[in-house]
Amino acid sequence: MPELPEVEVVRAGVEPAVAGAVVSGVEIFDARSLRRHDAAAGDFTDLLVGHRILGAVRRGKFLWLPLDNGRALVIHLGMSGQVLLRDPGTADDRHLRIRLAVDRTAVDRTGPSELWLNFVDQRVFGSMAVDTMKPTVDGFAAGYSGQGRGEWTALLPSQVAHIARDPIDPAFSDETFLAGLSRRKTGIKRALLDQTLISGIGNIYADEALFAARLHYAQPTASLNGAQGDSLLAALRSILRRALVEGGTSFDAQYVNVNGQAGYFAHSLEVYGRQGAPCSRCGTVLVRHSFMNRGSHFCPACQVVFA
DNA sequence: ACTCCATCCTGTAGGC
DNA sequence: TGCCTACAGGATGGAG
Repeated sequence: MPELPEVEVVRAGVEPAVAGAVVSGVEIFDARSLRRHDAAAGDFTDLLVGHRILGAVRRGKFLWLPLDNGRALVIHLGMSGQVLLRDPGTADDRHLRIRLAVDRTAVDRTGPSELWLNFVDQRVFGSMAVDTMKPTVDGFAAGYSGQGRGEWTALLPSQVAHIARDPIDPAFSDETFLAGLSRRKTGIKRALLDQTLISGIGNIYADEALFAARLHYAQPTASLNGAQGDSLLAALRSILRRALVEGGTSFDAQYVNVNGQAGYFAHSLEVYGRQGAPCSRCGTVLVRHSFMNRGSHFCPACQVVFA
């Protein structure tokens, strides 16, 4: 389940490999992975081939590669998407859906000139699309773009425009987020998973942050005071950053970096997937509730709904 | 306008 | 052993 840390690991791995490179070929093995591509705006392959990739940008769980034609290749990993960098001629990865060939001659004359970027996705919830760009409403950088510099950093794909900034984005507004929280009439976990309010958080990190902030998943958003909102934000940032340092959370082969390597944060999870085990704070047996078509893992003693 | 839920998918795990 | 069902969940569009 790639969330912000996992997508950032992929972004950081893709950036040095493709920034400045030119797309030399596209192979589509499964058109379902183009679900987010608007065919009326042009053919996916035609919009890519011959164009230079300017960088790699991420907002929340969305990743995009800005192109020199004013558009961007938008990548969403969904549940099981992977971007794998391969040497040309490498045998097809299982569940290979789309392959881009990029020419790196202009970037690095010493290494191999061509590289394959394989989009692999078991469950096909992820996708690739070429999209038009629009400026950010606040004028700040659209997302995190590593070493990237240029006017394109303040542009974002149209289909990402409704996605809120993520909590480790320097332009994230705590005030806007907290005001949005108090205005809502829903439970806190539902709000954390709403990417139009705050982005980058999925089921794993929502459960982990709620545990750290000692909040029950169904705690009404409007009931949180400023201090509780601040501590929740602090918990989110702390957990996302720690997971990033450890290379993300991997349970199986479904999440890996661009070289196929797993992350280590699974060892640091306090509640996710630990139902039946004791709470590290109080020893109470952790439980799992079904909620929103997914699991919510929490400590029934430390995380109690309050009035 | 806001909230919520079914839907898209496939591999694995568990039950019988 | 083998078949079958339940489960995992990110984003979306439409229902309420």
